[in-house]
Amino acid sequence: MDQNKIPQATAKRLPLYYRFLNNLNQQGKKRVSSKELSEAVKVDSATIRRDFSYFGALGKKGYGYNVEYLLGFFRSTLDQHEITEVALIGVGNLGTAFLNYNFMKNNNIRITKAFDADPEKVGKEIRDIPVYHIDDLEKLANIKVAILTLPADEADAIANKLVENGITGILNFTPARITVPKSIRVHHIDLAVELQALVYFLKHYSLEK
Amino acid sequence: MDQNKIPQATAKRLPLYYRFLNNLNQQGKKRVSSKELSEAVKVDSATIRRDFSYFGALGKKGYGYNVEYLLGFFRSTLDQHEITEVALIGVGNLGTAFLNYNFMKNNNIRITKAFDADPEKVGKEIRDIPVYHIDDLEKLANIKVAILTLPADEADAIANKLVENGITGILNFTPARITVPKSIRVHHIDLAVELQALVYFLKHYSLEK
DNA sequence: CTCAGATTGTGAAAAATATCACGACTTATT
DNA sequence: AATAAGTCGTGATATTTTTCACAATCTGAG
Ligand SMILES: NC(=O)c1ccc[n+]([C@@H]2O[C@H](COP(=O)([O-])OP(=O)(O)OC[C@H]3O[C@@H](n4cnc5c(N)ncnc54)[C@H](O)[C@@H]3O)[C@@H](O)[C@H]2O)c1
Ligand SMILES: NC(=O)c1ccc[n+]([C@@H]2O[C@H](COP(=O)([O-])OP(=O)(O)OC[C@H]3O[C@@H](n4cnc5c(N)ncnc54)[C@H](O)[C@@H]3O)[C@@H](O)[C@H]2O)c1
Repeated sequence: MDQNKIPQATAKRLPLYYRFLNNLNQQGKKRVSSKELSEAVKVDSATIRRDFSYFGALGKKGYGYNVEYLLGFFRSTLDQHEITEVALIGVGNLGTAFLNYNFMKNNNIRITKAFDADPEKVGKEIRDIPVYHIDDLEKLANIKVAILTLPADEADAIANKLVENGITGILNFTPARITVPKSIRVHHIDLAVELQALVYFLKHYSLEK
Repeated sequence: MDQNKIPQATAKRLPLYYRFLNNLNQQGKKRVSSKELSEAVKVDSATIRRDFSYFGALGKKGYGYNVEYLLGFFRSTLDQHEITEVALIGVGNLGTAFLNYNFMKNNNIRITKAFDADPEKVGKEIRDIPVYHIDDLEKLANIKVAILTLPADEADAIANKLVENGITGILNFTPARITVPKSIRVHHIDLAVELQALVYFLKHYSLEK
């Protein structure tokens, strides 16, 4: 799609930069250096400059970056000028927490529809977000992104139904590794794995770098 | 600590391997190849063999890996033979979801204590996990790992108090980037960033690799 | 107008990670 | 016993990501 793809590692940091720039802007700050940014987001300043440089020369030597300009640039790069709708699948413990969360400080992504299999939950609304039955996936309409917070053993089958109904990006919180066409982008957030990895690091990597 | 450190990328995959091996073992499977593992966990088979090889020769050429042996090996490598206690800080939407979650399928990490500032919550129990006041951090006793699910603007101050009380690893779900001594290991899970990054990838990286 | 100090953008190097591809060995079959 | 098929472990290579380090340039003070 984009001809000049930026590195994935860079892409993953963009939202972080964007959020911090928003903070700065709200504080009325006019300029910022890669050094200040670095301290705030905990990314090496050279990495930040390199990241920015993929988009051209956004700053001024000897001066730094203009906050408002940079913010505007990232806003359009990250499509934050318009709302991106997201669906949530599985209104359980975790799913309900997400629905209740005011996801959206400095961020134009919104969960606008939820789906569940439980008749008790279908038809309700949580914070204005309607809960539909998982069999009514045509209700997805134009939504392209789904958050998976349902039981792991349902994940694969449901993910594939989502894809049939137009979903192209999935944020998967279940421990299941789902199998979908490779044109579909899946990101995993696996809390148990994260915890175990953290414990491993503590045990085996303490102290020195 | 460990003399022969394995790559971080490898360490992050170990819990994933461990979980899948557990599944296989429960299904009564006796052997497994890197190819099968690869399909299940969605990691290239050469990467899996390389990962394993950091620990020595765990498999047999022409045969594959013995499930039980490998499982036992990872169990001790990941300290799964004994329970690792974890504290949760901030019993709100997200924190409550974690407390309610039966975190612990094939996994010996347990949240055993929670802390909050809200007098309404302090003194209660959620699924047998007591909620203490955030000023009573000596109740942490020997716990080394904390999960941060409190408001972002409290994160930095509380994180530093946790460190003073013996915490050495933090899993931070708040959007705040906390500043702690560098001997402390912090992993961030930033849901908003993950979502935005996913949307960015969809928009700019569709189709081809 | 000049100059000291700050800060970018980027070539080059380093480090980390992933993948290829094959020799060596194992198992199972005939 | 010989052979075919399967699979590991790993040297070598490729790719990705991070970091160094500095010339080029801008700002702001005097
Ligand atoms: N809660 C946590 O803290 C936590 C932590 C890590 C991982 N997870 C994972 O997140 C997922 C959800 O966890 P949870 O604690 O919210 O579980 P939960 O049981 O509370 O919620 C699951 C929800 O999914 C719904 N559901 C079941 N089958 C469905 C289907 N076919 N289609 C649509 N909805 C369906 C259920 O009705 C329920 O509302 C699980 O896979 C879990 O492993 C949860
Ligand atoms: N809920 C979500 O889906 C979600 C998603 C992404 C990120 N987060 C982040 O996770 C954090 C928690 O979110 P939430 O929705 O659970 O918020 P919440 O407001 O529901 O819960 C916060 C809890 O922290 C407690 N608290 C406040 N100050 C405290 C202190 N000093 N010490 C201890 N506890 C204190 C509050 O009493 C409350 O129980 C926030 O930083 C939020 O940005 C939440």
